[in-house]
Amino acid sequence: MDTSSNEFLRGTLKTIVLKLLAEQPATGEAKSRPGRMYGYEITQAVKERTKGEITLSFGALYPVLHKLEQEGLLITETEEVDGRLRKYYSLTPTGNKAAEQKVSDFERFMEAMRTLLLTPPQLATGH
Amino acid sequence: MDTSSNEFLRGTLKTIVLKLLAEQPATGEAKSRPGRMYGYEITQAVKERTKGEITLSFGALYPVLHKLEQEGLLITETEEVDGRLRKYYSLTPTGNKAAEQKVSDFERFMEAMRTLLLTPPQLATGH
DNA sequence: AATTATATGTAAGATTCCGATATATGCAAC
DNA sequence: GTTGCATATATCGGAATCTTACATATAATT
Repeated sequence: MDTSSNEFLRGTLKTIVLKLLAEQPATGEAKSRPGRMYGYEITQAVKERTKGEITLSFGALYPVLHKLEQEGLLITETEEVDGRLRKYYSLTPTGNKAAEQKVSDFERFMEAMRTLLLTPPQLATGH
Repeated sequence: MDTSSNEFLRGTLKTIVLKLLAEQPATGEAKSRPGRMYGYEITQAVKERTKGEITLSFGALYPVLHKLEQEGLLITETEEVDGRLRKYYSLTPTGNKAAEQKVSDFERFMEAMRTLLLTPPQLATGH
């Protein structure tokens, strides 16, 4: 019964990941790198912030992360935490720009969708 | 160099088509069926109303139209106009409900995306 | 005569995503 | 003490979706 959501998710996954990383500004403390997140953390953050409306599957997330890394938008640091390996992802400068670009692209797209889906038909008369 | 848009279009095509047909309420005149549109007309309408921001390709549109027809959401009427065959699509009652459902699903999705992409990271204590 | 706009459609291929599966640790319950 | 759950990363097969290019055809314009 996963309601809708996943259907529209197509094409927005990269944007979500990039934006999440972009808005993690050095959580203070001893962490030197800004915007570090690991895969599992990303899925949890998305689930929590959207109140379960959007859920990222691992089968979709990890390939995207790997691809973004290949494209030079992310860099990884593997650390051992509690005896387990954890892989942190953070944005490169290029990735940061890509994040901003993607978000603004998506805003434009949403605006266009609004004119399609939420415009009453009578406004279509342009004279 | 296709400017963004198309990237996010994934998964929204059906919604767009259903909504366009749903909001065409018997354009008056002699037309008996409400919401009749043909494929080419749909692409033009989307292009015009989004000022070129969103462009549907025929290779994507026609398969979607055929599938929606198979699913019983659309019915077709083929007529000859100016010596050419033209295929009109209109919503069935089921298709009408599907249109409303899809649009409201998409609104929920957009709301979720807003909380992800447009939420200021003020929680991160900007000391 | 050639091009553009109109009009519908198919086929090959790439991309993207989901679900299942595999592996492995820490912890709480029982 | 082992079963199950949360944490954690990752791959694979398959399905769905979209793009590009192609095929066909008429009417109007140049």
